[in-house]
Amino acid sequence: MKTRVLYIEDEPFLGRIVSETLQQQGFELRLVADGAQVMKALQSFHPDICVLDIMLPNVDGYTLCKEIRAQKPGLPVIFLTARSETADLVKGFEAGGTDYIKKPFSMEELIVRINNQLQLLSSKKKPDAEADMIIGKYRLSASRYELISPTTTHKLSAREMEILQLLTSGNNRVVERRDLLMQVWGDDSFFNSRTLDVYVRKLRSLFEEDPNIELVTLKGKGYLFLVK
Amino acid sequence: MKTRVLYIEDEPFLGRIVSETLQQQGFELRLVADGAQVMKALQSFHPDICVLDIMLPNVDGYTLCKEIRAQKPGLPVIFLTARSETADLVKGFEAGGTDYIKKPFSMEELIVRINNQLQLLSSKKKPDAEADMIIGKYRLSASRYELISPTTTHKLSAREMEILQLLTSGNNRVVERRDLLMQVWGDDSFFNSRTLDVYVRKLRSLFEEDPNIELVTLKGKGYLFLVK
DNA sequence: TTCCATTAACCTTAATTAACCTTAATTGGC
DNA sequence: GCCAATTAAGGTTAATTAAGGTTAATGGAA
Repeated sequence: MKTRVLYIEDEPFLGRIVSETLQQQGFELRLVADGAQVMKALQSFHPDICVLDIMLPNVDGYTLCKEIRAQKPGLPVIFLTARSETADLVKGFEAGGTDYIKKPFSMEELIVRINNQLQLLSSKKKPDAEADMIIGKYRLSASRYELISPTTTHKLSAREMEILQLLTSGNNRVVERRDLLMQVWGDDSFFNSRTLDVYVRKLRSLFEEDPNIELVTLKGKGYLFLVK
Repeated sequence: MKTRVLYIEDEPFLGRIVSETLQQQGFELRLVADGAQVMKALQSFHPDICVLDIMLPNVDGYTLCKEIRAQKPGLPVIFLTARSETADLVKGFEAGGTDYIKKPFSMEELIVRINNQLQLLSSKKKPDAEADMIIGKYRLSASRYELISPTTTHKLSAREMEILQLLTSGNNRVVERRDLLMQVWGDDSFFNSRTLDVYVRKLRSLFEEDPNIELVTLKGKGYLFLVK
């Protein structure tokens, strides 16, 4: 699946060059020219990373970055700027930026830094998927495809396992329904199918024994796997 | 506890300047002048982060970085280099570096980038166990999507939670209606819809139990969440 | 066959829209 | 400047629509 880059740039020429190069590199790109559209793009495009030019009309990049951070806490944001003053760089990181590139920059540098941010992120997302996991009074054995409760052992199918891992790996984080569908089926043709719901139902019934475990639906967003 | 920085630099003058400045900033520092000592320092000093000059006698920085990575997979490594060629930067990241600073650099930049790396690291260790918030005689659990009053616990929907957080996060500050609409729906097509008002109504009714809590409308401006 | 994944049909509830009401701002005549 | 008329902003409630839940049936591979 392609990595989605949200690129916020008001200068049309630079915007086009950079966008095209990134697309050639296999990124899926959304170019947005002013701050007002950014929040909308976050909702509809679901980027994996933002590249944000600081000099924008209307809103300044720092404020925009803070808003992005408020809405998507884990999303990497790379600042792009002509300003070379250290004070700006400091402001950039304070605003929640995760990297900062000074203009003029080479495309290689941008690509490498994008990949670096994504790698830092992914290494934090999956901390060994194979080890057993304790969930309330259950134990999940990923290698054996089993969910072991004090009274019984349930065999899980590949799909059940995959979905359960995605739901639980988020450590009390909302797992977006879209992401789930994309990760498991890698496709949007499932977006109006009920298949995922059937699995959710199954997982819920598996955890019924322990009232402290709850799989909460956040309509329009996703799911939240809670263990008290 | 102080943050431990392992700084690998062969040039004595630069090494001293940088070390002293970092120490003044409250870092605990170990300066090491050649590659051979690095592995030993990793064991004895237990650094939180490495700052690594690429131009070293005997070993080159990339190789060294790979060795560090092999031994301490999670440790951030910032490259420091006089070479401005993009190819070097690419090599740096390939070798497992997590950031790359070109000389000449300002001390502020180094400090800010060190702190940024540490923060990225810490945010990956604990994926946000967002602290509960006390609102009058209620407690808001953002991670569980619950508003807990002395008498009952209300489950909140994703939207309700999002709006309530925006309203309360501003510490008795006016939250502009426009901003709310943008943050939650990321769109201006909602500017003449009544949806937000319906949520405001809902939130007000949730807080009815405590007369000291008031969600004030400032017509033409926005809302003010007041706790007496 | 048996097990798993998917679809189908129908149900429930959150999110949004609609219709109508209330109140704060603005305006315009005096 | 004062005060009613007007209008735009927001409130309220109910109806609608769209997201998701539930259960059973179908279909396909081992």
